[in-house]
Amino acid sequence: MESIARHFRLLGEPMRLKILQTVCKTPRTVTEIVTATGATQANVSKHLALLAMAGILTREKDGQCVYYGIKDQLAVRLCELVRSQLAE
Amino acid sequence: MESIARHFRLLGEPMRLKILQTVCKTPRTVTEIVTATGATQANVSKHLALLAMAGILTREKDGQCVYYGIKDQLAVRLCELVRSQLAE
DNA sequence: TTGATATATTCTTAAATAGTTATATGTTCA
DNA sequence: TGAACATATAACTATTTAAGAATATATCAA
Repeated sequence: MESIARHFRLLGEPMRLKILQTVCKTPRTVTEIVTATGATQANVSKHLALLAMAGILTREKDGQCVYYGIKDQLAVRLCELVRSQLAE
Repeated sequence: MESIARHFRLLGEPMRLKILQTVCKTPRTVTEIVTATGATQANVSKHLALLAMAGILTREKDGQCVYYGIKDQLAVRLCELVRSQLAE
């Protein structure tokens, strides 16, 4: 029960939803995500760490860049579900 | 985006998930929910108010009792989705 | 009415955490 | 090597909020 709640809590932050939206099509570097979301680099980095640790995002280092992408497709589906529900 | 996040945030509390679990089959009174969850009456009452205000629960008064039930079936489906995902 | 029961609300405290700033670590290239 | 760039982390502040305690409100029954 606690783990389900933790999962939802991670999706309960607008900034993290923005991040998910940014990487949902294809993996992006931290810098790309920073510019896409308009948040500070430190802030984005922390959110990314949380999402990756929870198994929602993948993390892949390439040179000096780090690519984050969707690992748990469920998270995206959940967002779409809620979005379509709210659209009604 | 903010409203999607708010929706998820509501599901991001173990106590509220317990409440949803308690009322997901049939509406229950506050007292029933209190005993089922083991929380205090004040605490349950506050969570119920939040869930009802968000349109996730219905609220129906009958005499001195108040029945809360599922209004937004999506919330239950989301919980089931995450639950089954975590079960893997 | 009075007392018992059911629910809601107010006030307070404690804990969690999002965001900022500054700095550290790591990588590439000249 | 050193400078520029990319990412992560640490320390701090401020905000949110869950929970508890006490009380208020409402309903029923004798």
